[in-house]
Amino acid sequence: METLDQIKSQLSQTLKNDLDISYPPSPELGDLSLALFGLAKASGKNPIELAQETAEKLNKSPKLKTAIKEVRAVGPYVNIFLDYNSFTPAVIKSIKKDQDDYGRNQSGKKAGVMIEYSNGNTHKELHIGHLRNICLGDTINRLLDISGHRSLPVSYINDFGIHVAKTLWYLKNNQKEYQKLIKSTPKNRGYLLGSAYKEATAALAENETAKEAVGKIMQEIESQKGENYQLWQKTRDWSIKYFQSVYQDLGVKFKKTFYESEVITSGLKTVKELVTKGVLKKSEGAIIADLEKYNLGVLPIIRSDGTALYPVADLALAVKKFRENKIQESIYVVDVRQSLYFKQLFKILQLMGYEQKMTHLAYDFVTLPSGMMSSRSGNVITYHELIAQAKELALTATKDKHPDWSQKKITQTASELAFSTIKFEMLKVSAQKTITFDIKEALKFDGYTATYLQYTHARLMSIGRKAPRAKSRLDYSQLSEPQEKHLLFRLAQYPETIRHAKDNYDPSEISKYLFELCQLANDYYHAIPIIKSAPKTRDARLELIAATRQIIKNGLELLGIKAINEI
RNA sequence: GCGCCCGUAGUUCAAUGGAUAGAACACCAGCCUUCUAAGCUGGUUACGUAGGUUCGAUUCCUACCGGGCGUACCA
Repeated sequence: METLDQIKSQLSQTLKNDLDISYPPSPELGDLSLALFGLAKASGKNPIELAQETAEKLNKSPKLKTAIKEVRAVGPYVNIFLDYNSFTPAVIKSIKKDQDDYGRNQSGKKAGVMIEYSNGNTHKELHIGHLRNICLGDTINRLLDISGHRSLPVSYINDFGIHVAKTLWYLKNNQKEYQKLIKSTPKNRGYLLGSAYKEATAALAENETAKEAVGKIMQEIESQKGENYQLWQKTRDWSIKYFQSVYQDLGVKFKKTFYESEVITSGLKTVKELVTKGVLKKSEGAIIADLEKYNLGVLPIIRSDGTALYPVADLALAVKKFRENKIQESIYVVDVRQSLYFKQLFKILQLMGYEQKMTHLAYDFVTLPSGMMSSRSGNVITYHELIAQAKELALTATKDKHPDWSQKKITQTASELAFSTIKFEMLKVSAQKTITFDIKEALKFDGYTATYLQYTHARLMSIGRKAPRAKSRLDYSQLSEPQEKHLLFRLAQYPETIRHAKDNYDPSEISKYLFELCQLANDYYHAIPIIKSAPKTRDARLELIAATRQIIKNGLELLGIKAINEI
């Protein structure tokens, strides 16, 4: 009784080489296949003859006798048919044994990995770009964890930039707006503050003289005293609370949160030291990192007027991360626009002597059909409005479908469905591709969507609830329909799917896998009766259904999506 | 100018260098006295261009065309 991984490793051992074991294009050809072109060339043999020899060898191997039913040479390919008498129980039993923990492995060997994501700016709104960042970071974190790493998810909040001073300037000059904020609920203040920032940039664009006032506010915040400093503390807190409520809604948990305001002082100190050491230097009145000889250009660190640029905080933060935590890798989930910046930052850190692995996990942006998002032009979908729309649509659909449900159940289900939908939209496209976000398309509930997966899960749950308890001794040989074999084989591929997704930092592989699994499950559901089949067959089918349900649940969990039992 | 990413069906996306390039949406035609029709079945349509490497290229390399991003004081 071997699982897929075990069978593959046995094949490699028997053949004594690292042949790529792949899957034939159609299941009628077999379960596994080997292409022998490469090997044939290396040994100077004809691939067709070599395929025949290999097939013969595998057919004779006593080690593979229980796992493999038949091996056929088809032209230059060797196609392998597994023996489902042993394969089926192996797969189902391993899923049944580990349940919610199925898929967990120790490949990470407890190596510490810090992953920084989310990275909101206080006083600004969260938009769908941030949502992609959070969903991606959260899933990678879950993948690190399930792969046996000691993962350390952290967020870094920029509470200190010029955007803060601008917002404060606006509030001071618009008491009405300020009072509106004071009076609103804690949960709403955060995004209302973001709208204030939008207003502020608009107002400042037409007001040249105000720039000086903004600069003064900035200085006052830095000096840590005075009226504006207090206003900063208060409004900063609104944003932070807002972020926390968003994380809670999304089910995202951080082990630590860093703030720019907390690292900036030590950053300035670090910069001074680095200038002395010659890692950084003065140029044209500014302090820069000259990385020309590494082909990485120049990175400005401190402006010629003496004020700090972004890298100051980032350097200090990196130092803090390495000093305070035993980590072997530090991952930054930040959009692709900052690829050069991170190469520069990592090079400086290397020059400072840090040897840990540093990874910039870059993802492409979320754009709208009308073009790039830009908060200045108002061409942006905020997190707040996206969730509101998703919830509303889900509520209507759920109400229509289940008029008999209680209000509470409808609201609860609709909310879960709404979060599933938007998260899945963020995670079904590979990270290096732009997401063209069409809100109407994205909030649909059919096709390649989270709802399809949830619906499939709910259907299978429903069968489980209605089915009588198994009485007979389980006989897996009852699962002989082609649909059953296809479904089972797909279940067996779950471990390698999550391994692959983790290695490539690519959640979309899991999304795709789950969708295809659900297609097979629905296909099965329609073609084969479960509950009404003969008891012995029924009991075996119910086992397959239960295993499928478990994998859907576990896969969704990795995407940060809670499987719904009834929709 | 230089660097990075992307060009696949009307649209949005898939495809470890391998067998007949797959889905979803949209459109058309069917399927509920059977386990949730938010489902299933069937139908139409595609690798930007030109070379090269290879037994074999959507995949690797080069050039070009088209789109996006970055490139010293934004973050």
